[in-house]
Amino acid sequence: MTAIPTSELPKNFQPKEAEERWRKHWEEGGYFKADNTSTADPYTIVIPPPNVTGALHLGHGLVQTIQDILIRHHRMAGFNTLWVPGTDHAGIATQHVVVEKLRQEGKRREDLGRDGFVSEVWRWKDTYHARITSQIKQLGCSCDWSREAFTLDDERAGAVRVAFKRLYDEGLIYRGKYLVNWDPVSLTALADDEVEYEDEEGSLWHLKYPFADGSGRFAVVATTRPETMLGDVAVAVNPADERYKDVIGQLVELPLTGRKIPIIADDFVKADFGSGMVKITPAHDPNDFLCGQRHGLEMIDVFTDSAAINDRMPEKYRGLDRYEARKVVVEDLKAAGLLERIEKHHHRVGRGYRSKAIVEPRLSDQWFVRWGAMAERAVAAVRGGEIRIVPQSQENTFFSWMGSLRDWCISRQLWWGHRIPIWYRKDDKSRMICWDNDGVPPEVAAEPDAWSQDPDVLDTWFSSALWPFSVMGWPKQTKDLQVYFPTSVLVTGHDILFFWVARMMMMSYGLTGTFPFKEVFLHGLIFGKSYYRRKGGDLELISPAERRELKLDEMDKLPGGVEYRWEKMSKSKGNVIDPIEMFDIFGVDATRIALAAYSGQGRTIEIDRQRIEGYRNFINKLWNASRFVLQVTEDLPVASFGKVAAADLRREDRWILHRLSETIEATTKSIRAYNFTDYINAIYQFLWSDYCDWYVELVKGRVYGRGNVDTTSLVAKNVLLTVLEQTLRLLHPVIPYATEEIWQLIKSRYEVAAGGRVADRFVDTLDKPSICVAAWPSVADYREPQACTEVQFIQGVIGSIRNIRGEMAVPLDMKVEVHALHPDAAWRGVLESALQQVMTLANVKELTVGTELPEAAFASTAVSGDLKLQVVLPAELRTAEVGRLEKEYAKLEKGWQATNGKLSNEKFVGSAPEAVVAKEREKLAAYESDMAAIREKLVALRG
RNA sequence: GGGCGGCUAGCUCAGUUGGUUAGAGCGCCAGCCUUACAAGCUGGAUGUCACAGGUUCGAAUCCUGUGCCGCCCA
Repeated sequence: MTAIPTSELPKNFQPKEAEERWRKHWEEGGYFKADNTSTADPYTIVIPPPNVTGALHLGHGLVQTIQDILIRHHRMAGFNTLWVPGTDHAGIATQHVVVEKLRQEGKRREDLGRDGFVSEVWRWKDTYHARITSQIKQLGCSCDWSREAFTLDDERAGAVRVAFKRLYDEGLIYRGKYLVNWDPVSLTALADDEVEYEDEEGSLWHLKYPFADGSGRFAVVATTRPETMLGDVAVAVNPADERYKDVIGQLVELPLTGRKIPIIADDFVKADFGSGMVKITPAHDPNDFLCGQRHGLEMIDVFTDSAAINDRMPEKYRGLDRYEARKVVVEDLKAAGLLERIEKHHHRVGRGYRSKAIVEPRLSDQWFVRWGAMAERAVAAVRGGEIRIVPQSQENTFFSWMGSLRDWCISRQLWWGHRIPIWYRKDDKSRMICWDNDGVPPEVAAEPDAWSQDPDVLDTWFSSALWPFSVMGWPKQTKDLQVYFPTSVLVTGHDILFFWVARMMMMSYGLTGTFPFKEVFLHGLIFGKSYYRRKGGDLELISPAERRELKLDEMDKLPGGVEYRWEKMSKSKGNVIDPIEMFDIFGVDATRIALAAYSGQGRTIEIDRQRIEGYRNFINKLWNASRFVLQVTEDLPVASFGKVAAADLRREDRWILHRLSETIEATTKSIRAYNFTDYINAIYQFLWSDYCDWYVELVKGRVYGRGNVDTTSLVAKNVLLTVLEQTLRLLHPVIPYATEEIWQLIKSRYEVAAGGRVADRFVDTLDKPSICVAAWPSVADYREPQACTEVQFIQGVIGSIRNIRGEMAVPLDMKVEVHALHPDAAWRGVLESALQQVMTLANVKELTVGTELPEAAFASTAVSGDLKLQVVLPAELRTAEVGRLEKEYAKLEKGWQATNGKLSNEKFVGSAPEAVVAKEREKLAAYESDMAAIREKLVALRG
């Protein structure tokens, strides 16, 4: 790249073209391709694979940004870095969107047949996979695309089969009965997240079951679904419930069926709910199912596939729909005098999210994983610190879930996914073959008609649970697996701690003998603003269309009656921020930095476009500071770049290098602690407040029009450039595009190899082809305390004068005369050496430094310890000055009172540490001297 | 019902092992197109740290309780 004349740089940073240009540069340079022969310490992340149902959303933006910050930082810091990208086939979700697409075309998946449908889904996958990967690239993610994986590609399918067979052979995968969410209209099982729950008004029927001993006593049970009583197999009570201690083990007669069922004791029964007795219907209720398992009870299915009473039930009810059956059962019980009462009751009803039919919990044959030792080891690993969860507060959630872990149902009645690698003998279903190779087992090849493969597929999370090692080529013992596994950290949302993170730990331990990562960083979920209009006592959602029309998102102040709430992003609420739109408006970098800055370590991240805009402005500030530096260093000869002797550094140079060094330390520490907010705040503060507001302003006099012969000018230019260049590197992990753009502008001029030195330490990497492979700044221990104190003193002087000017409304074009008094010659010397800087930055025409006050008609006074400043002003501002000083005095007095209160408390003086007391004494003295000075001024002014 | 978070400026959040006059960004008010930047500069205002007790010389911070909001599990 050749040097661009700085006069041609636009006033505002233009993200769009920079993004395209540098993304291409990085790709062509192959900087993100990991070298598994490197001997450097490995640093590995595997991406939480986005699914192929749709496009990039802000949650992806967040998780990818965080990973990219970590990866880019570690790459710069010299690690052998690998970030494996990939996507997830998302069985249920993808199958559903394709079914929906077919429906719109007037087709059903059954028309296409299984193979036809699956190839239809692959076509969908290709389209959306291409879209989402290109968006991840647009986001600037420095993934190694040569290692990209898909949870359903051939290699991962092989890993899934091997994993399944290994666990099956060890008896950890088994087939059993399980309650699924059965949709009696669609005639399919639904996953838990395909069921929508709502509170509905229902009834609670209290039924009386007579004791079988003929004593005339009854067991009273309450149910929301009386028709299921036909499948009751027991009545349960809490073992601690004194009322029923004596009846445990007795039998009751189950009405309408002629069956006798036992009374059992189980902890899950709530003694204070209803009568404290619960009917147990294991085939039709999840709690009862578990209870039935615990007690080895029979499971009696009452219904057919379409939820009518089946043929194993008493003849009278057969064929009745579940709601007709309810009426008849209730009537019959009433007639028999066995219905005690009916009361109103709110309860949660689940409906299929497509058919809206009430979902029926129903027994069916499913495959399970038994966790056993894998779970115990995972818990121990977290407890023992072998795996660290950040933030730590999430560990409790992890432990409590692991503590009540149930076997994992891994089969799904879908067509899109990893087919269960089990073949059944058609004439004897109990004969099964598990086969983990390609094709079919030899027995099946020999007699194809005698066998059939299990029609179900595996839960998507099964393949996801293998992800950290399947992407490395497992079960083959590849070089990647040796070098990059286990990975360094997993970054994901806390909402999938159980679904994914815990399962990965357990599967990895079970199959590879090691845990898949050393740390887990769980970020919060992004909330967006939903707008509501207040109507009486109610809130009415403002539709997405109206919201766009009113441009609510761009307003600083909302119209009357309109308010907002932060809510989980959802399309129907219209509170979704489209990252692609943000990229267009504010640029990728601004979006990234806003996401990282607000990620915090809390559970929710509340973000709107104004925050993104704020960081767009920050990037623009960086751009303009760079423009300034590039302009003033245009005449800095290449040969002199970096050649600065420590002795030639002036006070402000040492100070800014000191602050830079502190910032290097702070940013490095924060990134490694996953504290992205601190990382960004530290660098934001440094660049904007320290570098732009102070350093640049302090050195302007040294760099304007001084040519290149003047040492102080050369030094300032070198420091400006060096600090900027280091700042770019500190910012690069979070804003890769803007930093690369500016860095390349600098590089195009000063392509110096390592060896150039500012203060012997700070210049080293412009010989690299890209900032993304330049070294992470490492000088974290450069300290110049004296220069710091002096700069702070000068900042205080300028601040005081500006404050007076501002408060007294002195017009900007009126330069003032200032007299500074200090008893200490050393401080007077500091001030004298900064005369020009103070005069320029505080708009002063004359500044004298002495020990006595010169004659002046009227002056406004600032006091800070031993330093007194007199700002000469027109006499008519006397009254204003009195007001200003009184305000000042009141502030001091408040502080004095607090401090004095402490010090007059004997207990404080007696028991607080000496250092704390001494500090308070110093404070008190400072207050008193400042107050005395102001009192004196006030007396003079009033008198 | 069980568990876990949160409550600090108008908004979003920092606030280490208890010890400055409780901070930042955005927003707000006032004044500025000062030759890197109006996407900017300068100055300013704003807090019963949810509430009530307690421990302590001293509490936003530790303890107990209450309230409200949210999340997860049932």
